[in-house]
Formats: sequence, structure tokens, C-alpha cells
Amino acid sequence: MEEELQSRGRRDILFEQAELYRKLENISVEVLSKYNYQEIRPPTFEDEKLFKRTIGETTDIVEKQMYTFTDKKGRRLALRPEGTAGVVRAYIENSLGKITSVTKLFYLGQMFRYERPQKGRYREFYQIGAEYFGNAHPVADVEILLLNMEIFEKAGLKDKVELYINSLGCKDCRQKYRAELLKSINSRSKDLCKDCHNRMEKNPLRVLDCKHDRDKFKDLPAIENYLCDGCKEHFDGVQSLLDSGDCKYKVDRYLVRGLDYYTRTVFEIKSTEKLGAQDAVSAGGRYDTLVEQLGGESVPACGFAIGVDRTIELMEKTGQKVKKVFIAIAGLTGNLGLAGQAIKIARLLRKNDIFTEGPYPDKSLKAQMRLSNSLNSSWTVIIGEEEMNKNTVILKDMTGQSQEEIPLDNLVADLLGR
RNA sequence: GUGAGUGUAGCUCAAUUGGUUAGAGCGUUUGGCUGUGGCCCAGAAGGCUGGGGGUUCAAGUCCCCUCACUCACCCCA
Repeated sequence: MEEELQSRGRRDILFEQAELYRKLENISVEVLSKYNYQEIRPPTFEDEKLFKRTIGETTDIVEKQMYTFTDKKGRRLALRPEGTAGVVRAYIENSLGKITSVTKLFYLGQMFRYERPQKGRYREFYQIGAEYFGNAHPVADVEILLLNMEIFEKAGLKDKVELYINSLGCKDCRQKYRAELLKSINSRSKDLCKDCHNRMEKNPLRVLDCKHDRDKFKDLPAIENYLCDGCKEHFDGVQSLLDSGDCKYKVDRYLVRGLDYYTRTVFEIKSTEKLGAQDAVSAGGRYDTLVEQLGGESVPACGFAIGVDRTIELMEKTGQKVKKVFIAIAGLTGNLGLAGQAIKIARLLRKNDIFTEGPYPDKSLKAQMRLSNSLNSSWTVIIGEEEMNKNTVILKDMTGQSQEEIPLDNLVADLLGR
């Protein structure tokens, strides 16, 4: 490959893997529709300021990881590093809150962050997300959670993920907590790593998340003791309703989010086995002040985003195969009459939703059989002059050695019956 | 942005202290088997050793730069 065509963090998603992406997307759309969420496709680029205002000016995402550029008219734009900001902007801009009192939206697609790539983290990555506007009650949080878990369940990952929840409180309780936390951390600041010192200044809550120091924090003040009555009641409500919904979860009082806009409920769905250093396959929470902060009315909201690429990695470990048929031609190579017959049969099979490969008239039968084998076909259908005249085919089971001659008219029923 | 490791055939990897024409397995392909795959055997194709510069009589091997990949930190889904 020519050197100038390479660029870091670019990747191609091929074949079986692409199939898994589509499968997860289909499952998600199906589940989301059942919960009455409607699709929205916001642009992949927005005004840079949108992300600065929503995600937080001092977060790394905005400070270092955005793909920003200036267009020909001098506008400052950015490729979206996450989905919520654009959806909220669209919600306000299109007055979606005026149509119905609650609004449920979902989106899927690529996000972009300029980071050093590693396992489960790419510069262009996929998210599937949902946002629920206009309902402050814990049922909304819980609907988002149940919905999210149902997607993983349908994707065959029920035993591979766990739900962790926490409450960060509203502005008031968080401010109080933050002050106490800072005091407590400060008193032992020399024990802490370099990164934690940095976090103390930018976002003290994230100190709780530190990989090195986390174990030293068992006795730090816990957010749950600082929640105001309203926030406490809300969080209790979430837990009670999750129980009603028969949804397992763990409360993790150290669970924190990196984005500034979260209030009250936050959650992560983690893989039970390590996916490299990253184990969160989905995350989200409530953001009751964001709509107003962006110039809309005061509307409560909550949502989630699934890390599709990481979820695919999990799904790859539980792979399943599609059964395929290969159509082979016996006799002299290049026989157009036989090729025509093969095409007719292939059309017939595909019409009946059977995955069909072939024909390859210019290969010897041996070569065709080898190809069929290496394509992992379940069966090979063989036709030659003799069979065509009798209107039959030879159906060979590729998992063993057996084959039988059957009337062409029975082929579809026979295959579907197996 | 920081750190460590790695770049040789489509893939996984060899190549002695720097020393002839850079090898092997898998895969691909052709044949052994004129209408039957997997196993076996024989042949073939496939390389600017990531790119550039330097040292040297001589560089895949040593040095510098650069690009990319992998993993981790940071951050986050």
C-alpha cells in the first residue's frame, strides 16, 4: 500500500463482521419500535459550539478529541463525537416537544473521536442510542434501562452483560457532595496518582473512577448520603421499578460519567468478560437540564448509547452460521445449457430464502466441489446433462458423504425440510 | 497527548557475528482422479523485507527520521 494512502485509525468492516453490525442494528430497531421510539437521523457534523456547550468545555472529548474543521465559508464545524447533543439540538429546533408531551427518539451511526486507537476503541465508531424527552418520573429511566437490556438479550448476550446504576443527584446535591469530596481528597492528596491530581481540578467526581487509586477510596464520602429528598426518592423509585420489571442490577456508588450533562440516574452496562481495557458496552442516564441549557424549554430527559463495536466483539464470541447451498455443474466445462439450468435453480432457491452460491461453469467439477467445500456449504446441488433431461438433481450433503438423486420439483421442499 | 512492543508472500512466521538467488507452513491455483469436496502426493503463481535517508566492500539484519499496526495509560461507548 502506498504510504500516503494510510491514515491512522481507519478500518474496514468486512463480510461476517459487517453482517453482525447489521444484525445488531436490526435487533435494536425492532426492540426500539416496540417501545414506540422513532428514528431520527441527525447530521454527522454540527457547529463546534454545540458540543462545547453540551459535553463540557473542559472534557477531553471537547478539548482534545474532536475532529474540527473550517468549511469554505469559515464556519467552525465538528464531526459528532457522540449522539445526544445533536438529538437534543434537533428536538429543540424542530419543536418536537410541541407535537406530543413526551418524545421518544432513537438514532444509529458513526461517531468520531481523535484518540489513540486500541482494543474496543476506534476513531470512527458506531453507536445506537435512544433519548426519552418529557418524563421526569423514574418510569422513564427504567424504560430506558429495560429497553437497553432487552436489546442485549435479543442479541444473545443476556449472560454476558451486567447493569450498574448510580445517582449523581441534581445540581444542588452534587455541588454539596463535590465540596465534601474535594475536601476529603485534598486531605490525602499526596497518596494520589498524577492523573488524580489533574482530575481534582477538572472533575473531582472522576477521581472515584481511577484505576490505580480506586481501592483507597473505600471511606470517602458517598454520594448517596448527600442526595436531597427529591433525588433520593427518585433513585429509590428507579430501583423499585427495576425490581418490578424483573431486571437485575447492582448499585455502584463510584459510578461516574464523563460528560457534564448528566443528573440523577447514571448507568453502565458492562461486559462480564474483559474486552481489552474497556468493558462498558452501553452507558447513559438522565439529563434534566440539558434541553434548557441549549435554549429550549425546561424538559426532563434521559437516554443511552450502545457502543456497537464492543458489542460486536462480544457477539463474535457466540457466532452462528447460515446454511448455504452450492450449485455445481457436471460435464464439459462451458456448457451454456447447463449454466442456464443452474441459474434457474439458483433463482428458485433464493426465491425461497435459501442462501445459494454458484454456478461456476468454467471450473471442473472437482474445482467446484473444492470451492463448495471451502465456502462451508451445507449442501451441493449437482446437475449434468443426464439430470437436466430427467428433470432431476443430485443433492449432496457436505457434512458427510451421502448424496441422492431427487426430482427437481422436490428440491425446495426437501431443503427447507432439513 | 504519554508509554511499551511490532512491521519480511493473502495469513502465521523463519533467515547464524551484517555475507551468494530472502525460506517454510497454511491459503490460492493446476494436476494425480476425462462427473464428486475434506486426507495424501507432485507442480505453479505469489516479495521494492512499510517508506525515506545514513553507516559499510556488503543491510531484512546496525543507526536516524517517518508512516502504520498492536496493547496499555489518559479519556470514553
